[in-house]
Amino acid sequence: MAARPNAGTKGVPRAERERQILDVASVAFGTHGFAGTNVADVARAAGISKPLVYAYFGSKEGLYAACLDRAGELLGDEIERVARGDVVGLERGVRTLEGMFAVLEDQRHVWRLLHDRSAPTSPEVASVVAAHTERIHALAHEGVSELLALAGVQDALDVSAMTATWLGIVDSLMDWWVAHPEQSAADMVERVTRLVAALFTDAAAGTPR
Amino acid sequence: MAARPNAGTKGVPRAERERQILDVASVAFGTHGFAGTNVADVARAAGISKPLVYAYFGSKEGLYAACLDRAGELLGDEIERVARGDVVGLERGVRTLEGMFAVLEDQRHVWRLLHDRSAPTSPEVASVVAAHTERIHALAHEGVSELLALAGVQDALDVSAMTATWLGIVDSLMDWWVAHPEQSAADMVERVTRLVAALFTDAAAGTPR
DNA sequence: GTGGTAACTTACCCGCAAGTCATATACCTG
DNA sequence: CAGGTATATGACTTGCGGGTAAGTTACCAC
Repeated sequence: MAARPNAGTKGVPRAERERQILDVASVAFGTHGFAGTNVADVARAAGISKPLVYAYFGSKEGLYAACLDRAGELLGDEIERVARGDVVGLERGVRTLEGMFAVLEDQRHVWRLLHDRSAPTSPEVASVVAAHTERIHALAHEGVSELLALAGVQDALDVSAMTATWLGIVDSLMDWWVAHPEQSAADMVERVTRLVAALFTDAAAGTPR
Repeated sequence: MAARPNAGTKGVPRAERERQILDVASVAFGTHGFAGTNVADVARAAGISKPLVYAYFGSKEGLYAACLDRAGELLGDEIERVARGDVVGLERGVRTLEGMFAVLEDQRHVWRLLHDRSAPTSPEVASVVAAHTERIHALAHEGVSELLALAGVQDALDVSAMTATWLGIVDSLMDWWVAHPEQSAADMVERVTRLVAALFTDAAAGTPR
């Protein structure tokens, strides 16, 4: 029946379809946020119909949680891998960024999933968010603590604020990367290395007060 | 008539009402984003009814644009004030933050309005967003250029990426401040000054590669 | 073949929030 | 007081988008 283009084709196996949908949905959620994304658009972009999305993920929140879960694990694992190495201080920061760039080269928007302000507050989703953000935050806190300890800063609130700032730096670099698709991961690593070197060796010239 | 609590009271003059509504709406938009905010809630929180909001601002987008306009002008003016001073380099960054903290002490969420990913893309709103973000971005770019020039970095993309990072730093500090309401503006300035001093004098110990 | 199941669709329901209409009270002015 | 205007509201319409029901096609096992 011509009216139903793809109806009844045996089609793609479940696992693969789920991956496809998650890919598309991650872009959408990462770009427009949870509240700004609609499921019908995701389905259309994935080349399937809306009910199929629901068949696989149950609800919009379920879909979001699944995206988040995949993203959180990917990022968390990579950050942890670097953390378990033996680098410390600024070097650890740069190496972590290097890992992020490598892992996210083909899915740059994914980082944003973790920082969605319009995410639903339902306990089901919140717990998934919390699990991953807490893990990443803990690793960031660890790295920042080390760095600041080297510089003689111990105050807990100082470390807390600096951790937030570090995450913000990652965030903004990812955003910039999204806006500059022609830049490769390697380009980004070079750029960051260059900037860090410039700022932390020469720029002390302008140290305030 | 008891059924209409406030109906028909001559009520508050227009200008003052508009200010009240903008105050409430800015909190809502800044907290939940554009897509996550609903007008009825804003009206209720402002102690008035929904049609009045529409009478004053025409639409949800109009309300959002008005919030943005006020915020953008407030922030832009303050940033520009610091920029027109004679400080450069890191000092200028710290002074700019000082200005932000002072101006936003009682409305910390406002900064987020400028960075709302769920903001509508209609030309009407987009132009207002663009006007303010471009102004602020240009000022940030100017400051970052100066700073990097002192450190010997000239590359346009490096400056661009660093500008984005700087804005991300401001962003994350504002977020942290929102999460720590007991911290005064003065506390924040001290904290930032302390961290900058620590990072840019001692931390070169950990300079990478 | 026939029955079972997995992959998929069209067509619908329905609630919520954006936006509107008709109306009411208060104040001012002549 | 009559009439105009500014401030306000309760009750409504409407559309968008989350979610569902029921059916269709293909493959597989026997």
